[in-house]
Amino acid sequence: MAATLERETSAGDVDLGDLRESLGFLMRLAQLRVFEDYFEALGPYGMRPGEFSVLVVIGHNPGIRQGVLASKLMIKRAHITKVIRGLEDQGLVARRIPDEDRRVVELSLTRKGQAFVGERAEALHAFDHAVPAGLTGKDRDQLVHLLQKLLGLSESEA
Amino acid sequence: MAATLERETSAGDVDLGDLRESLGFLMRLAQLRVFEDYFEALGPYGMRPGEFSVLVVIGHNPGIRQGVLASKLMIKRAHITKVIRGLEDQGLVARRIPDEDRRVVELSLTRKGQAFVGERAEALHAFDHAVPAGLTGKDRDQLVHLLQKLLGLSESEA
DNA sequence: CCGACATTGTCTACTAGGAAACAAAAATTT
DNA sequence: AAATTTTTGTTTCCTAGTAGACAATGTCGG
Repeated sequence: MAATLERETSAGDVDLGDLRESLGFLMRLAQLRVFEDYFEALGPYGMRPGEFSVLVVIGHNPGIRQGVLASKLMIKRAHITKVIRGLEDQGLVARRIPDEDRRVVELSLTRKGQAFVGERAEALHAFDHAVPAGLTGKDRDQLVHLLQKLLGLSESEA
Repeated sequence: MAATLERETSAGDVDLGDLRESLGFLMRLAQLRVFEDYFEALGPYGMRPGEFSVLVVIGHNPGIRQGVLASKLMIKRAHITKVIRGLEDQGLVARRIPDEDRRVVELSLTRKGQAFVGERAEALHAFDHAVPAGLTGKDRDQLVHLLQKLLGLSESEA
């Protein structure tokens, strides 16, 4: 193996340039990394992160409107329609159209949905509090705090 | 369980439960938020974040192999093939198959590609150093640092 | 040299998610 | 009350990205 030719083309040393300090770039990579961990830890439980977060939020907010759910989870309405239908087909979520406003859909967990979430709550909690490789526990807490702050979830909520 | 069943269905106060402290959940939302800002700031320049990061990394590492690029950017090989072909069709990237290993593809920017990146470098740099709403400048730096640490980009990188 | 195995990129088919047009039901205006 | 506008969910079509099979090349043990 000729060593001289391989300065940048080999695996180890790739110069990312300004991207190394780009919040968007780092965020995208970090998200992919964390989701890799997620699938490794929770994949066997048969739950994708998006669908599962939908179930959790419905569980905590029975009767939540589909549109409110979508906006809180930053999912487009066109897409959440499909997600909810999928969950309904699995018998996990129930839809109700109230008489006082027949445009909206109010969501709740079926008993089966509650059981589904309940069975996985512990594993999820464990994963959520795991410390990702490369970080200390304090780092993780700080990171969570900064993300909450960025998202406006810190403490206000009035 | 709370005695009042229907208060959470309105917009303001949605209980996210454990998700409020889930790193994966927060990361996904934060990434979407940051990318929203990205499109607002840089959309008019006609560059999507994924493609642009590919161009930047190729620019900094001429001759980089397609597979190395993919793994650094956490893009699957099947997908980067399409991205590179798109960039090649636009005349921004050149592919070269070296004689010493005719399986691999070495990538570089064309002059047009260099110009494309050059023209947008300033706007990108400005965006990358902007402070997202909700954070202080110090917060942003800390967040960047933590993400770098999580990704193993902190200080090693000889 | 030759056959097994590994690596690299590509192809095909599939899933996740988005944009825009649409329909139905409210809310608002007149 | 009728016409207009807004809100909410849905449908259709499109793009980004993935999974897995595949072909071509390279590597290694006999």
